[in-house]
This record gives sequence, structure tokens and C-alpha cells, in this order.
Amino acid sequence: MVSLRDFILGISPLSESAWQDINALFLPKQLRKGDYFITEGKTATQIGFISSGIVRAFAKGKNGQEYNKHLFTAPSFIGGYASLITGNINKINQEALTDCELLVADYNKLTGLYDKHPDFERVARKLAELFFAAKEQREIELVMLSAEERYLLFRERMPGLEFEIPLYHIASYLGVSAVQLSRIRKSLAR
Amino acid sequence: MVSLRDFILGISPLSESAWQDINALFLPKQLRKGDYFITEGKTATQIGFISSGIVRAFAKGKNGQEYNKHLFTAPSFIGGYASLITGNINKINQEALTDCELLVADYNKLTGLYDKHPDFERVARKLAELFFAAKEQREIELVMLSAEERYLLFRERMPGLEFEIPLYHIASYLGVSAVQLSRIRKSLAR
DNA sequence: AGCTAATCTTTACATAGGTTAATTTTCTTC
DNA sequence: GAAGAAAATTAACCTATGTAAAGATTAGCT
Repeated sequence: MVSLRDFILGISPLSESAWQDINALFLPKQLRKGDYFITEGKTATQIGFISSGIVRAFAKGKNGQEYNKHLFTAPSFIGGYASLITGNINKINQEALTDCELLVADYNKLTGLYDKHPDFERVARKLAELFFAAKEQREIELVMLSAEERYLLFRERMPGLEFEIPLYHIASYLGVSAVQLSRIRKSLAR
Repeated sequence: MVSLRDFILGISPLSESAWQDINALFLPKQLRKGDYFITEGKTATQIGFISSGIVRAFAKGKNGQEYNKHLFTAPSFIGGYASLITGNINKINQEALTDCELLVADYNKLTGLYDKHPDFERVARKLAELFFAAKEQREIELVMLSAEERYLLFRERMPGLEFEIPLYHIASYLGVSAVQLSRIRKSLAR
């Protein structure tokens, strides 16, 4: 299990003093399967770190359809990132798909450390860059690859995950209906 | 016309000394319609700022299909951002769709200024965050909206652009074929 | 102005994938 | 382990969108 400390240090080095200040802002929190970490409608204020468990981030369309924007597994940050950084109303929901262990901090208190700890702002910069690169990759794959190719990629990248959560969540993450994913699986099995 | 200086200051304040160091790294460059700023295959090293003109960023699929990931208009940064920040091989091409005026800098020299000018690293952080938020928005729209809705949004956001570049580039940017966009336009006209 | 090439539209056809509803399978929980 | 709920599959049908090719229109030269 990767600690928050190791996770951050994996991104960029940090002075011990910066780490102390950061660590002091995170408090443990549990989510039970089905609980929400954030819901749409208000500006996001908190950032979380998943120590264990699975969380889906999804957007809701006008007709009630849901789109699983991301499936988070430990270790990773969760929260309404776009809302946190822009200050706009959050439009994303994040629901625990299993029981989860989190560490949670107030985002504004964290960003308040940037002036005192430029090495922490560097972490934030690199994180934002990594998030961007991941999004760009996903965007290209959504447009350039067939649903079948996306499914195969998913199995490579997140092996086993398809047996831990309902298939319709994976379908939504892949941008297809559950029915279509079922067809794809059938045709692959042959 | 927005200068590089104003563009950067619009993101986050900057000391005059930082600006001087940054500005010294940018050199003017012209692109003629059809010229490429970057092509896939090597790690990206340069970042550009468009003072005027239009550039498309596109990915190529295995079968030669192209997907216009982004249409850049002045003022904005261009370059193989994902490659610059990760150091991975660049997979994106960027082609001038009109004659362009650019300012171009070596990316490593720029990032070398972060230690000396934390206020510039702050600019970089905020930029990365904004890029991320824009990508996320685009991702959601690609999956949740119909091609017609995406086209209408495009016309709102980039008014007039559809008359400056070939329609098939816009179709590709919207994630549909030129034929389909033509059908959409016809049905809207009625 | 007129020629050529580029762009856009249209037609005809094929297909991936959506929707709905019924059925089967798997998981919970008492 | 039986009953009920949740999840997954299947079938039937439909639509958006792709591809290819032909025509029509527009734009860029010289």
C-alpha cells in the first residue's frame, strides 16, 4: 500500500518541513460502498487521497445518463479537481464503489502552502501536468479507437478491476452501453 | 492583438525580472500556411506562442485517419505539450492552417527559470491546470453531446472560425466525418 | 475571365452501437 | 439454501454515422 507521503515524493522531492505542513492538513475519512465523496452543484473545497478502495467519477447528462469519466483506485487523489482549480461550480459526482480509506484536506489550506513551500507548488505543477497528459491520452483513445480496442486497453492497464466492480460501470467508463460491452466480450470469447 | 506578456500576466502576476528572463528566450518565427510546427516521432523541445494565425493539432491513427485534437487561434501556446512535460516521444502534429506569427522558445530553458522565479513556476502550474480543465470539459462533451450539439457549441465559442478553415478540419475537431457534418448543417438550415 | 484544384454536398450502402424488454445468471441476505 | 435483488446477456429493432464515389460549388491562380 502506497502512503500519501510516498505518493507525493514519487512526483517530486519535498523538504521535510513542507511535508510536515502538508501532512498536518490531511485527516482520515472512511467511505462505505455507495457513499459519495462529492456531488455536483457546489464549488469543491476538499481534496482526497485514496489509500484503499475504488471510486468512480461521473458526469450526469440532461437525460439522466451517466458517464464514468474516471475510475480511481489507490493510490490517487480524488476530488472535483476542475472545480477546485477554477472555482467554478462542480459538475462531477464521485461515488465509492467499494469501502474506501481516505485522507482528506481542505484544498485552499493546501494551496496556501505554495508561497511558503515552492517545492510543494512544484508538486502541484507536475501533478497538473500529469493529469493533463492522461486526459489527452484518453481523449485521443476515445476518438481514435474502437470500443473493443478501448476495452482491451482497459484490461491491460487495470487488470482485475473488471471483476471488482459492475460491468456497466466499466462500459460507461469506456463510453459504450452495457449491452454493447456484453456483445464485445462475447465476440472476444469466440 | 494580445502580446505574450499580456497573455502570461493574464494567468498570474509576474515580477519584472522574471518577465525579462522569460522574454529573452522567445524568438520570432513565421509559419506559412501548410508548414508544420511539430511532427510526431521525436521528443518535443520547443514551445510556441501564436501571435496571429490558426494552427491545428492532430493525431494520426494506424489507418492514416487524422483527428484534430485542437484548433489553436491567437493568443495561445502551441507545442507538443504532453511530450514536453513527460519527455515521451511526441505523437502529435501541428500544422499552420493560415500564415502565422509565432514566438518560439526552448522549453528546457524556460523550465530552468522555475528555481530562480517561483512566480513563473506558478504561471506554469496555473496553465497546466487550465489546460487540464479544458481537456476535461472537451472529454465530457465528446461523450455526452451529440455531434450536432458539439457543432452548435463550436460555433458559439469560436465564431467565424468555420469560415476561415476548411470544414473537414472542423468536422475532425468535432469527432465526425466531413459527410456527417455536412448532413448536420443541412438539417440545421431547414 | 477562365482553368484547375480544393472543398463541399449528395447519394447509396454498410455497420457500430443505442434502446427496450425479456431472460438468464450471479450475488445477497435472511 | 431459498427468495429476492442486482447484474449480465440476449434478441429485436432502430438510428447515427462511417465509407466510397459522383456531382456541384467555390477558391486560387495565371
